[in-house]
Amino acid sequence: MERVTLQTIADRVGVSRTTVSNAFSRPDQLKQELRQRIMEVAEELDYPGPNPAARTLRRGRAGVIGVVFTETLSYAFADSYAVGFLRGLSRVAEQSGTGLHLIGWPSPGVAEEVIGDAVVDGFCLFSPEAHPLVETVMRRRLPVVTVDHPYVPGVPFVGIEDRTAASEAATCLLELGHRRIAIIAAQPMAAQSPGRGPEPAWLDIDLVAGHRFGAGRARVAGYHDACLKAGLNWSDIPIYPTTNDREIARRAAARILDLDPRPTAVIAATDEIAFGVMDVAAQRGIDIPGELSVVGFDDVPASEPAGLTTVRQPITEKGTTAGRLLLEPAQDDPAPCVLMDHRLIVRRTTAPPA
Amino acid sequence: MERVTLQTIADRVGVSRTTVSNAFSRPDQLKQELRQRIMEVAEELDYPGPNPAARTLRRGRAGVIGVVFTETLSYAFADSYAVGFLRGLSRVAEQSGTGLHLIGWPSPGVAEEVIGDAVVDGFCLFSPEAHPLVETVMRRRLPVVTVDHPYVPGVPFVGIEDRTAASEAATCLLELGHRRIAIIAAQPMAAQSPGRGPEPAWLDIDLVAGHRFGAGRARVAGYHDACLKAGLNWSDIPIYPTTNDREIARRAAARILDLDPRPTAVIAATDEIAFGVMDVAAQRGIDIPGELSVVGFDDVPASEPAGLTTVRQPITEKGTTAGRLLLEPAQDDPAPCVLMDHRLIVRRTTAPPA
DNA sequence: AGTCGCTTCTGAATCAATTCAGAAATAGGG
DNA sequence: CCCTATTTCTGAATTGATTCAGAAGCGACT
Repeated sequence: MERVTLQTIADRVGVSRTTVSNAFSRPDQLKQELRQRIMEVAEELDYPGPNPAARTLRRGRAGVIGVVFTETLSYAFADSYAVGFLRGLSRVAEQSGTGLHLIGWPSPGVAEEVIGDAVVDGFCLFSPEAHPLVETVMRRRLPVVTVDHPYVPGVPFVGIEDRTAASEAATCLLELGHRRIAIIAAQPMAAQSPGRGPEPAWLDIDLVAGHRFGAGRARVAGYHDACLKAGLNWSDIPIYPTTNDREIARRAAARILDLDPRPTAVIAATDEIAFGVMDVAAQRGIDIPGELSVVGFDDVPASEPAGLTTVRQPITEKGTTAGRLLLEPAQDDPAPCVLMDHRLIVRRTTAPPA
Repeated sequence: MERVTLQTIADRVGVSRTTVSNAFSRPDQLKQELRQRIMEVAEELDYPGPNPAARTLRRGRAGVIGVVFTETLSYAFADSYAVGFLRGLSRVAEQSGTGLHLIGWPSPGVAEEVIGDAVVDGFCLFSPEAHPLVETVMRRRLPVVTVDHPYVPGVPFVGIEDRTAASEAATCLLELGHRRIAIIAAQPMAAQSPGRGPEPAWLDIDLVAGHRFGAGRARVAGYHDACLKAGLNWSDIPIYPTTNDREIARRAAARILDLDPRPTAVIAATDEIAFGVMDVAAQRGIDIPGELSVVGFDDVPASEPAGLTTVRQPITEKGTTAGRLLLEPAQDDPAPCVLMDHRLIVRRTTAPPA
């Protein structure tokens, strides 16, 4: 049996292809009666509706935006920060009838192909750090908005002042009187040598600056700022990188809590990591905040019930903002660069050192 | 400036369009030297790569599968069950270089259009209950796998034995000796009269059966089975429907805890709802499990730390299974119908009544 | 009868690639 | 030098719709 197209129906009904097209896409352009007849024949032939690829090709718009993650998608779905962002983004997208095409980075090469083949009208690039996919996305020459990283002049951007915010988190602990502090940094998986540890250069503080190196490093820079200001010696402060994964973070936490003397406070670059610290502390019977203070970053939904002191950033609002930037006309001459507010939320995981 | 296409490049280099196409899609079909030259010209003209819509049209495959939710997408992203499912699905999808096109149901009509326009090779229909979108998806005549609901003969299906599992959850409480039990059912938003309460018919137990009416009702049926078997009078058991939302569930929980005499146990149709119950209990100083037992359903990630007794269903495995069913050849004569295992997990929210 | 204005329908061009059979060019062997 | 393979490249057909200018049909008005 032949494939059924508009033409098949047109021949059967005895009208032109155009008319059948109109029956589906512009019902007001033909008599109800004829439309009715066309629809009946379409039904009879089991026509699945106008081919979306052909339609998109001709129309020049897909009604879909691509959302590119620089990590695995399954990793993104395990990260409440990413999920919260998607919640916001999807809200504005679906209101305007726009679909979301999610693209992850399972292994070098695969995503590049998927990005090149994505039938979309624009991209939202969700990238905490520098990443090769950025270039791949840009090459499509479609509208793009970047989230968190990188800030590219001429490309709309949504982010927060990670460095400043991070220094506030650290300052909170320092002002409570903590002096033996350890840091757990959030490092993208891509920055790590496959399977093994972090790349040492990643933590080189001299290389860390503003938005140039992404949120993970900007936060480290912020911690650095605060420690310096408090008169601490940066090289005395143990700093462990880990991925943003509760399970993995526990390993870093274990090493920190093994230190002698044990730090009185831990700064975690994300809430997820902070939870890992709290897990290990609970397991070892270390009282929080009595014996150990912990501060996180992000304020994911689980942080409130957990009583975690952290820096709140407007996660879903980042999503809605990114969506609007992408979907609304917005012919601002200078591409919009939205720096959203953050705020330190003090809860129950921080107290003065014993 | 004209749009740059393969032809533009072909003219400029002085070769045929076919050759330029090969340069991008089949590098082995032409001399390295020529390919090099073509790529240089492409770069020079700022060619964004072969148009995905045209490519898809000609090739007949998109490399994308559509994931259809019968609720809002932003609602789905707030639901750890849905997110867990996506985590599993995305794992197998991205391994095979397949993108995910997410489609929600913001309001009647919008999703229908998006589904009709989706450039995809198949659909995964994630639907806890009967829903008009099912028909819309089926009409595309593409491969489909349904998750949880509905079971359509000839269409691959992934689910669990909701009714049996639910009766096990209820039995757990009954065997502990509870007799004053209340139920909070999970009702899809679509089943509710807009803005107001539930549709009464939804809870009519005589209408509830197996997979015909979706997971939410199947679970109620399971609770019913267990209560009957324990000799309770079904009409004595208060049952409140709510959406699967912690915040909304709190309202139902409040009403239940207002009852006099207060139930000694609450059966929640989902973990999210159970959390709502626990929130209200905590707020009122009602001790769990001392004064109140709670059992949930799903075993979402937050349930373990919360100590919630619940029925575990393999959430991410449902996703991977659905993905495989959709992506792998699988020319089984009878369409595969995978009923996954479930298991009651007893934790710290259940105890004998005081 | 002529003309104006509508509604309804059609034809041909267009969107941007891929595909496949076959032509041209090059290389290898006798 | 000729014949056969092999590599490299081309032309034309194909994919399935949308679009827009314009033709046909028809009633109303002058």
